[in-house]
Amino acid sequence: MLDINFIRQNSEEVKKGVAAKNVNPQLVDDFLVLDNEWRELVKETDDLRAEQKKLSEERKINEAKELKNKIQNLEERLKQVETERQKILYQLPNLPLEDVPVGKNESEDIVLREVGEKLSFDFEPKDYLELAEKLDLIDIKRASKVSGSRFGYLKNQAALLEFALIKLALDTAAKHGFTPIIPPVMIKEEMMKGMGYIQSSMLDEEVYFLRDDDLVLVGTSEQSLGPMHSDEIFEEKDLPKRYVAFSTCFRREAGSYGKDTKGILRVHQFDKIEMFIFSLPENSLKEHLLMLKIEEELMRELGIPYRVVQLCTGDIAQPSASTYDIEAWLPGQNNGKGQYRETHSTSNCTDFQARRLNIRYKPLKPKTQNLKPNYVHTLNGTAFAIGRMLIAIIENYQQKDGSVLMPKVLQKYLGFKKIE
RNA sequence: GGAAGGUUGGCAGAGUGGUCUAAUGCGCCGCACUUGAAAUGCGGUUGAGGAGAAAUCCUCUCGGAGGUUCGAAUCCUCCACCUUCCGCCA
Repeated sequence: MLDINFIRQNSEEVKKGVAAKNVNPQLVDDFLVLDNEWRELVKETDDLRAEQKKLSEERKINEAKELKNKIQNLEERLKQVETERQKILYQLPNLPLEDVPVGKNESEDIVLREVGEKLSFDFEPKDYLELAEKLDLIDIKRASKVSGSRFGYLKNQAALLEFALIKLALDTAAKHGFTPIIPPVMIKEEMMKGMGYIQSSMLDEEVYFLRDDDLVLVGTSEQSLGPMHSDEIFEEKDLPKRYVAFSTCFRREAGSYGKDTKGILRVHQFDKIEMFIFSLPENSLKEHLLMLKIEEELMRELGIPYRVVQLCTGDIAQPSASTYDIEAWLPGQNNGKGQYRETHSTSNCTDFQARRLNIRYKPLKPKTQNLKPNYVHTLNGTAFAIGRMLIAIIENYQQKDGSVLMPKVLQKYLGFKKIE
């Protein structure tokens, strides 16, 4: 949610930002019209209420009675206008930061750097699924028998690899002051909305809804971590608050029929280690870069070639003001020619989520000033999306004989060096 | 799933229809006293919204949403959460 005062005072700037994110800027004007009407109605009802209160205290019961009806009518109108205004406000996306490249879609994203050496194989690199099925690591066929499409069983060393990756991610994040946490994966619908991920229609398309219990399954633990501190006020000295969470993630993938249907690249259920930070506003750029740094550190430690992509305005999600993706090099894709695929994403959501969730901090105040609580900034970033990391490891570490070496950094967690 | 009890400001805790603009205590902040501290005294201490150039004024906020009433922390309805007991289960 954007700052109402900011919209009032900087409508042109807001329109520009909204348009850059592919949302109709007309919404801003619609909002301002309703906001004006709302303010007039608030003034009118507040004044009448004050008068009625006075009459009531003076026991002028009949006069107060008359006012009561008037107020009730006004309140009804006020509520309507307020609802309309709120609806538009929730549709407005977070504004992109200044350094975010303007663009329509992913084709205008900017590759910042490529890191790591792509191995040249003296054989044709295979697709991870072919390798994994031979080594009995992934079973898609039985998963589809049991659960339908877009599911998979991870077996044998693949299952062990998941735990090794989890441990590596937790250990690395711990070095940077992250608190490990396992959050609920079922949350209230309103919390999901607070995170800016549900615009009314999206609920049915992307999110699993447990209608009997009014709960939704999270698509990422970010949705469970942000609301954790809703309606709370941090002390400035307690910020930044950094969490690293393990959770299963659930996605309906309704909008991606026919896309990536093979294997475990895009599935309805996968496990992910996610970082989440509550930060002082003035430090959120720094915290964002810290998460990107950790993501790159993890990729380098695993020895997987990757590139860092800065998403353009049209490609970043509704609540985000700035997003970087990391795409891992997958040599077995694209018929053995190789392809970059997204494995990590980190976003600075500035105060967009915090405002809606009402998460603030009390500034350390110089004695003379009495500063009010202010909204924190929230940031999120992938440490490991397990399925996609398995793919990257298997394809990059495959051997001519179909076996797969293990990245050195994982060997101490695994107790074996090779899958064959 | 069944039964009972509860939810009040940073915390504890009073308050069962009209100065509740919520007692009292603790904590916290400021000031005074003091060499300094403690103790003591005085004052302040939820949050949000609106009007105004400002001083300031007004409205809302006692778990949430409705309702009754001229008037609700207080009465009614529904919901959420917490505690205890029973049942079931990891």
